Amino acid sequence: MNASTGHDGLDVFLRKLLSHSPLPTDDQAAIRALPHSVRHLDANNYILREGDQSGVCPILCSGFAYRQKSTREGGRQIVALKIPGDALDFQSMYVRTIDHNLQALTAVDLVIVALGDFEKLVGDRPAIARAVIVDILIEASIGREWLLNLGRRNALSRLAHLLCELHYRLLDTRSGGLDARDVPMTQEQLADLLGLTPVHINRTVKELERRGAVVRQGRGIRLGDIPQLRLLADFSDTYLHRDAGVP
Amino acid sequence: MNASTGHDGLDVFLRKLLSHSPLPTDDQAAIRALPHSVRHLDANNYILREGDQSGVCPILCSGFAYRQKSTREGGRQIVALKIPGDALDFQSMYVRTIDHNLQALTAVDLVIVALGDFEKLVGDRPAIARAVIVDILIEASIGREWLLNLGRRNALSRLAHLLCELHYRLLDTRSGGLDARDVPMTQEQLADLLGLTPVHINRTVKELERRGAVVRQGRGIRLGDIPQLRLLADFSDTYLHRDAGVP
DNA sequence: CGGTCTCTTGACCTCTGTCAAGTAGAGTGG
DNA sequence: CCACTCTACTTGACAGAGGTCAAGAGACCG
Repeated sequence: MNASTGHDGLDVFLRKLLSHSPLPTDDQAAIRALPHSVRHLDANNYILREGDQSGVCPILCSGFAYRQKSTREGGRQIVALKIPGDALDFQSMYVRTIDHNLQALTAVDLVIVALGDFEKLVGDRPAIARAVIVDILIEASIGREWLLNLGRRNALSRLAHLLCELHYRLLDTRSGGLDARDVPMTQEQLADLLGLTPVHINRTVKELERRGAVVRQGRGIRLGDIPQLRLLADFSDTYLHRDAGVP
Repeated sequence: MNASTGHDGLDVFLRKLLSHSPLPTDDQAAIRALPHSVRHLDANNYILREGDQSGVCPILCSGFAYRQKSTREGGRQIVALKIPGDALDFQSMYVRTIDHNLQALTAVDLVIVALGDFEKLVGDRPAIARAVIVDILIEASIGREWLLNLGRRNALSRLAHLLCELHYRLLDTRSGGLDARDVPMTQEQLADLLGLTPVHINRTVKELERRGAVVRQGRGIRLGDIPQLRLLADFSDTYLHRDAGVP
């Protein structure tokens, strides 16, 4: 446990909250002052497991992570994607057991806050409590859009939609959009995100490239023609609530 | 606006909250005393529309409702199913615009509470505030299970899973399980729930009947062999958090 | 008892999955 | 800098779950 040094992972988290909820400066200071430890994990490691009862609130300060569930037969589905600045488990403050697995997608740096400290923060500061709820609600809204994606869009639109979403979400924390960097997932992970198979993802990426929506070099995928991508995706960002909190 | 008469829709709502969160008796009384009006809607009517800014918190006291989104091409996906006792829009207390449509599945009776009254209730009573968050989190957990359902299960399992879920959720508010009554959806609505077509739903219902998991007479569908249904569904109720709130 | 909405059914089609073999990056060690 | 290895990506042939179309049969309602 080290006290805040001023410029660390909690800053990204604060920026994320501020992107949808205004906070008074003393609340902001309280967040920065949160006692915490730092942990690094390599890609594919588990952060939390289904059935656990967690005592900590991990915050993702660099890298990507995802929530994942599987069927008895081994079918694996990624049910949420977390980006830098996202808190990974507000849920454990309110509900006893964790209902999904949380895994590192890439190598990640986590800030670990004790659940008790976080509960105190939220209990003492209504504006932060509200920001936390807004955060939870936005994640739920994204989940609903994903349901539409899985239920009613074909492979091409699904993939295009995911790439659009990731792009705009990354813009929100000023981590920069997705157009400037490679898509962080392997084709197998894309398959798990979109309810498809790796083979079909491969065909679909190729088709996106053929249409100019995406550019590839080596294993990397990068965004190409974004308006085209949005069109293919039937994408509108209202579900991300980038306007967000009620005043 | 009539004051509570003691036995009305707010009782079902209270029962629903108590099913996952204990509440002190004065909080319970405060919920029962909430000023409200009552509204009846026929099947298929809209309750809230995407893009609206709502000023009310409708509570479903009888009948069924659902949240729904569509693609530009007209593909329709039901993204949440609400049962008697469910509050339909906590979200508008925290976020400006509604990101989906809310529609009556069957004829419904609603209790309408002004958003301001509800905000005051939640602001004054921490145990209720917590119960509301737990409710939001459980809906989110159900959404994640639905993502797994759409992404990784075939038509037969998907349908079986939905029926199981509905059964156990109905048990929670003591409205009785689903085994005692007909499934409230048409085959077209089942298709919209499961990301399938009505024709394929028809084939799938027939197959469930052949296996004894379901019984039909006329247009009605009723649960048959529930253990068999659970097996086909790969169903486990942990995601419903029926143990629920942290003590 | 006529009208309308659901449900059924069959024939055919297509998107995505499966299998299996081959290729090429990216990292490692010499 | 090169060989080696592991993993991820590719590709083609084939299979199958689920979609589409269209017509007909049952329910339920006034």
